[in-house]
Amino acid sequence: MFGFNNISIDKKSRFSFPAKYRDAFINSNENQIVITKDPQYPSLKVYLGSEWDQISTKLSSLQGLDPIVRNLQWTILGNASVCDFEPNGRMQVLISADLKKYAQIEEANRICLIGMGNKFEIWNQENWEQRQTGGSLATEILDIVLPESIKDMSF
Amino acid sequence: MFGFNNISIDKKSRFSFPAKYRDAFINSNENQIVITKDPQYPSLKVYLGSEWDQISTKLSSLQGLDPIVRNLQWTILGNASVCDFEPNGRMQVLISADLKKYAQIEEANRICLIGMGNKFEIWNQENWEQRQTGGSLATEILDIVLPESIKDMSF
DNA sequence: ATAAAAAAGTGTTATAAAGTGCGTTAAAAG
DNA sequence: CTTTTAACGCACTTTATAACACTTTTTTAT
Repeated sequence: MFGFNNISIDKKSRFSFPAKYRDAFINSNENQIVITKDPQYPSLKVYLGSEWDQISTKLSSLQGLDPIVRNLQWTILGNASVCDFEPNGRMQVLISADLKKYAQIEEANRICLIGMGNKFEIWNQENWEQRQTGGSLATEILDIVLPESIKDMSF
Repeated sequence: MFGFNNISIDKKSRFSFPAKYRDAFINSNENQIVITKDPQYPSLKVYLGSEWDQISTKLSSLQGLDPIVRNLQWTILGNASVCDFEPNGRMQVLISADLKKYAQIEEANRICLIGMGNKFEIWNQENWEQRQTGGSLATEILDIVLPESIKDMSF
């Protein structure tokens, strides 16, 4: 599941996945989608339920007394929104007010949904374009030395 | 059970879990919730009964002559408040005056309830925001070398 | 020690807000 | 031109919260 999509987001903060991904969703047998914050950029990550189970299990198990670990747990686990998802239906998903704010898409009626294989990203259009042309964003967050326990994880 | 929730806390210090967690509570067959202090930050931890049984058993069994262990035992075990909990009902929980004070939510009529998988955290809104944006809190407590016995525990 | 008063805790109801489902229209693709 | 997909709008359902009433516990005064 790859590629760039500029799609609409309605007044109730719902968007739907483009139909071209339907078969892939059906084949992967997913009935849940998880949206959460990206720890580095003002954007959102969208995981399939099964992917999320792996990531969240691993991340939860790490030693939470380490402040860097705890911060990642807060950001990723503490902001995750689990949505029921019907690959055969409209493939609609709701984005919470908080997550919209974080990704700077509060006012937007269009968003960028980028397929990255087994996950998606959601970006504000302008931020995405700026990133693609090499510009930097005001809100790049993570500039830290990662503890060993996290080095082998990919979010 | 994941994600951020800004919820109300009434005049009698009750809050209710958002309905989206109901199924998870029912499936996990819980009828008790335990609230206690977080040993690092001015916030509260909320455990499911079964989780609490494990954590408290493990923690009680540790060698209490180590002052760090002793402190953790005091903080976590000594402040725990066990509440009956009805997953089928309103899922309401009362927070004691002590715990409210510790989490700096004495005056608040809203709190942040953050789902971290198998547990929740409760924060004062301002403290939470400050933490998320990298700011530090006046009351960070734990800055110590952890004894081996605790390294494999995650609270 | 007892009764009255106050405080703390529990439960119910009503109303507004948020979320969901579905049909219709508009646009795009074949 | 037909079929599929995307977007919009409306109606319905569910959820959250504040207000109120009642019960139990604690405190105070006699």
